[in-house]
Amino acid sequence: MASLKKIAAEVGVSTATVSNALSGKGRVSQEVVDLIRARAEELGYRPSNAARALKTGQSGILGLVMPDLTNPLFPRIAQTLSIAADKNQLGILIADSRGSPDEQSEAQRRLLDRGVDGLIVVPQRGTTPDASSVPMAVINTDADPLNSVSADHVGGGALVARHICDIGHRKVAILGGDPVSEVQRDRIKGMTETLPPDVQAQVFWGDDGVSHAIEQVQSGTTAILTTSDLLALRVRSELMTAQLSVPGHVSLTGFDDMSFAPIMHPALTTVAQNVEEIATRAIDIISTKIRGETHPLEGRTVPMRLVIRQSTTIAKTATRRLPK
Amino acid sequence: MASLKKIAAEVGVSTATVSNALSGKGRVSQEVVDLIRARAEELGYRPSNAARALKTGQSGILGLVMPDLTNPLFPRIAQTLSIAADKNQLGILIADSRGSPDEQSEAQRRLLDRGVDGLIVVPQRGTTPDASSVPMAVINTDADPLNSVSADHVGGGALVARHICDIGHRKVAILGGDPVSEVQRDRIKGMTETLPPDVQAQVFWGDDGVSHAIEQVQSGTTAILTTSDLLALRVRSELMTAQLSVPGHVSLTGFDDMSFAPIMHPALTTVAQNVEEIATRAIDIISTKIRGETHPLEGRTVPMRLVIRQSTTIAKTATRRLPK
DNA sequence: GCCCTCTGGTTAATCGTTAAATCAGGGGGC
DNA sequence: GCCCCCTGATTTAACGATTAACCAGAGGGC
Repeated sequence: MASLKKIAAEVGVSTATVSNALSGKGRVSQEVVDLIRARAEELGYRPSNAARALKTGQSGILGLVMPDLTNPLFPRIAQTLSIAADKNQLGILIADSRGSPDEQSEAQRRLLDRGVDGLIVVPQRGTTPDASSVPMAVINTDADPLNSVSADHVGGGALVARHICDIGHRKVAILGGDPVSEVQRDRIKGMTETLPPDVQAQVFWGDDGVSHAIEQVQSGTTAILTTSDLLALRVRSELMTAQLSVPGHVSLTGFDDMSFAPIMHPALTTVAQNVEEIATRAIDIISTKIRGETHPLEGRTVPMRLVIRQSTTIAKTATRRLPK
Repeated sequence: MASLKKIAAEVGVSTATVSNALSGKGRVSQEVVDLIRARAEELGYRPSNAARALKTGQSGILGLVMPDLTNPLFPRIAQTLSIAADKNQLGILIADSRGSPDEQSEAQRRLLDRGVDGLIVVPQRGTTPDASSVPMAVINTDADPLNSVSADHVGGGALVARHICDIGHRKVAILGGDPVSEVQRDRIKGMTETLPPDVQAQVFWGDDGVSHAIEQVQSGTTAILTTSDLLALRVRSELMTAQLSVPGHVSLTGFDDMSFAPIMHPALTTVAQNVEEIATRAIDIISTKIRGETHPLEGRTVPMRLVIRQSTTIAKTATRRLPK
C-alpha cells in the first residue's frame, strides 16, 4: 500500500532519500533518517518485491526441485530449507518433478520463468539436471560430479556395515531398491567396501530382491542391510509372515531414520542424515554462488550417523568381534 | 533476456503491439501477430514476472503455510497443490510455522511481504490464522468456521466406527493424540456418534492414553481406534511388548493411510484422505476468490475412504453383526 | 464531398524501487 | 580570494510489461 513515494511526500523529501534512508546506502543525515524510519513504520511500509526485483534483477526467491514431493525425506529438507532460507531473506518456490526426467526439466523451466535467483535440485534417480541460467545447487551424492552437498552415503554404508560386523555377523544380505539410484549404489558401496573378506555378503536389488534376501536366512544369513527404512519395513513384514523374528533370527537395518523407524517393532537400527546441515549448507552454497563467490565446502559431504536400536543384535551363531 | 522492447525493435512495431499480439488483447492484424509470435519464439522470449507483477499488482504466486512441514501429510498436499497450481499458472511459495502460533503469523506476514496473491493455510492445532489482506483458503476441518475445504473427518470417524461395529466389536477404546486438535476431535466425534448404545467406548488422549488404552484390553476391549497411523504404530509396538497380538487379541485402526500403513505388519486398517481432491479444490477456491468470485464448494468437505487391511478382524468374543 | 466508423496500430504514462549523475552550499587549505 | 572537497541531498533515467488514450487512413452511407 504505502510506497516510497508516499513516505517521501509526507516527510517532504525525495523518494531517493527515502530509499537511501531505509537501506542505509546513500548519504542522508541522521535526523532525516530517523524521521523517515518513523514515518515508514507508522505507515506500515513494506517494500514491493516486484518493483525491487524488476529494478535489481534479483527476486530473492529460490526454486526447489524435488524428484517426488512424496519422498519421505522431503518434509525435513523443505522445512530446514525454508527456515534457513528466510534467515537469508529468501523465499522458496517448490516444484515437483513427478518422477519423470522430462517433468524435471519442465519444473526447472517453470521456476526459471518465475525469475528465481537460484535453483536447488534433488535430481531424479539416475538423471542429471539441465544446466540453467542461474546458479544451481545439487543435492545428490558424492559420486555425482555435479553434487554440491549431500550426506556421505558411502560413509553411512560403512557405518552400518562396521556395526553389523562388530556384533559378530559373518553372513549378510544387502538389499537395494533401485540400482539406477546413485545414492543407493553409494550406500551399498560403503557397505561392501567395509565388510572384511571373512564376511560373506550378497547384494540383491528390487522387488525380487526382498524375497531372495529372505531366502538367504535359511542358509545362514544373520543380517539384512537395506538402503531404506521403507525397504526394511517391507522386509520386516515378509519375515514375519515367514515366521522369522527380528532380531531373533535375523538383524535388520534401514537408512534415513524415517518417522516410523523408532516406533516400529522392533525399533529399527538405521543411519540418519543430518538433514539440517545439508539443507543449511545448500542454502549457504547457493547464496554464495549467487553473489558470484565460491563456497569452501561446495562438493563436500556431510557425515551420517548410525542409530542403533533393537532390530540389530549380536549374532548368536558367531562370537562377537570386539571393536579395536 | 529478451524483452518486449527487443522484439518490438526487431519486428519494427511498438512494444504495445507486441504485448497485444502475445496476449491476444488489443487489435493486431493476423500477419503481424504471426510475425511477432515467430520472432518471440526465436528469441526465447519469457515475460518478466517482476515487471508484470509490478504493473498488474498480481504476482501469480500463492503462499502455503503449513503447521509443520514434517507433518507426514505435507508431502502429498504439497505435491498435489504444486501440480494443481501450475495448471493454473500459479507458483507456490512455502513457509513453515514451526509449531508455534507466533511463527504462523510470522510466516503469513513473510509470504504477504513477498507479494503472494493468496494464502493457503493449514492452521496449527487449535489456532486461527490471522486475517490477511489477500484471499485465504483454510484447510482444517468442518468444525472450523473458517474452513474452506478439508476431509470429512467426522465422516471418516463414522466409517471406521461402523466397520468395527459391523465386525462384532462391542467394547472399544478410542485414542486421540492431542485434544487441542479440532481435526482429531472431529474424528473422534464421528466415531462416538456412530457407535450404537450397546457398544461400550472409552476415549483416551495423549501419551498416557496409549498405556491406558492398552490396559483396557485386559478388561475386554477388543478394538483400539486411533486418530492417526503414527499413534496406531506406537500402540502396535506397545501391544507387542505386552505380548498382545494384532488382530488376534485386539483390532487396531489408524487414520490418514501414511506410507508405512500398507507395509507394516499386520497391514493397518485406516481411513484415507482424498488429498488430491482437497488440494485441487483448495487451489480452485483460492483462484476463484482471487478473481473476486465465490466458489460453490467453499466450506464443503471431501469424503474419506475406509481402507480395510489386516489389523482389524471379526471380534472373537462376539457374534458378527451383519451390515444391513 | 462530408461525416462517421472501423481497423490497426502508436504514444505515453504508470507500477515502486534503485542508482548514477548532478547540484547547492559550507568549510578548509594555501 | 580562489579552488577543491565534502556533506546532504535532488534529478533523472531505467527496469519490463500493461493499458488508456489517441491517431492515421480506408471505406461506407447519404
